[in-house]
Amino acid sequence: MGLSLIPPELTLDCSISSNTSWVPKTTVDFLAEVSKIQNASEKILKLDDYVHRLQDEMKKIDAFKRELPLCMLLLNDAIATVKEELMRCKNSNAEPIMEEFIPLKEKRTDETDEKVEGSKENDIITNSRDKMNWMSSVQGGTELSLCTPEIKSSKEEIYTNGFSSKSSSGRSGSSSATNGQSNVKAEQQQTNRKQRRCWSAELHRRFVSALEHLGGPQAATPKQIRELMQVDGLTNDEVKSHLQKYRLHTRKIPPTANTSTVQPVMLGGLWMSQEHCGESLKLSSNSQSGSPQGPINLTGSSRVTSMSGGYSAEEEDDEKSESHSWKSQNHLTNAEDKFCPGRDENGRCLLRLGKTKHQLLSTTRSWST
DNA sequence: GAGCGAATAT
DNA sequence: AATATTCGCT
Repeated sequence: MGLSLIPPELTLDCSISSNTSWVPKTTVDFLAEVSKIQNASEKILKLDDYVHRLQDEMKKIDAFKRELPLCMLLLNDAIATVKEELMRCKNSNAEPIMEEFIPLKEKRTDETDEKVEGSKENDIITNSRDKMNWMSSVQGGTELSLCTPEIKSSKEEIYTNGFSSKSSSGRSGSSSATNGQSNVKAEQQQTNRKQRRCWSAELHRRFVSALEHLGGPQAATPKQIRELMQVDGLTNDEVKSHLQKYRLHTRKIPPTANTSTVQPVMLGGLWMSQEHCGESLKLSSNSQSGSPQGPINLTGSSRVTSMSGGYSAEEEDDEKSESHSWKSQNHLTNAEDKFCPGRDENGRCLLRLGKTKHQLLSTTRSWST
């Protein structure tokens, strides 16, 4: 444990396996192998050869560095590491042999040269923005992204099994020892993107039900909703995101509000169409077994057709006026009182009024669209 | 720092 | 289109 710099699955073995006798599994393996060599010249030869092959490899994928940022990173890392070792050897025995490699440098005008001594950071930096670019984009990539599948699967387990309640943050990393290569480790921290929360029909029903209790989508806040939903593993952010979308749909006023009946079903259909998606919903304790959601009039009665674009009519009772006024709100700020009936205590509504001009503008813009 | 809403990214 | 993430704010 902990010896290898790079986890086996990330190794360069595939790129190295050219036609040589030995095929190291990892750069570390290679270095270990080389270190056994007594003859300095031979050692340097090996190292140099390895570097060249890595660099050749690098050239090959250079065109795809955008698509293969991790490969680039790994190669860079490996090259830098091996070069360091190479320099160490050369320095320790100033042999004529060195000259043999000098011309090689010219060949590899790519990057990695003397800088190697300095450390690969220099190397990277000197590669200019372009490289920085993909490096940064990779930031958090490397191990991470390669590990992603694992993370995902483990997460899926979590979701399906219903264990770990709030362990959803997903920033899990490999605890494996990434000693010296701190950059590699640090990088892996980011790209981790949470696994998508699939809002199944059941989940959405709970969501809507919660909204009802909280006075409609405009009044309800993510946290409240989440608490009401009582769904294990559901996060505020997820609810928030879902709520945002829900509100958008709800507010969306069909342009020129066709007096002709707007087909409400379609939008709702979109929402419900996800039923097949993971039903891994695990309700926490309560799980109102009976028919808690029963009362939810998803189909609504008569007015479903009206403005909201067809989302369950539930909030219409409460926010009926609201959806109307969403438009006018642009002009009449005082109308806001109507929109957030229960929110006074939080000052939510008032806060909204406090938005900067810029914010208001942008908000208005989105509404108009 | 927690929550929120809007904007933006994926 | 549906989610996730980021940003500015309170």
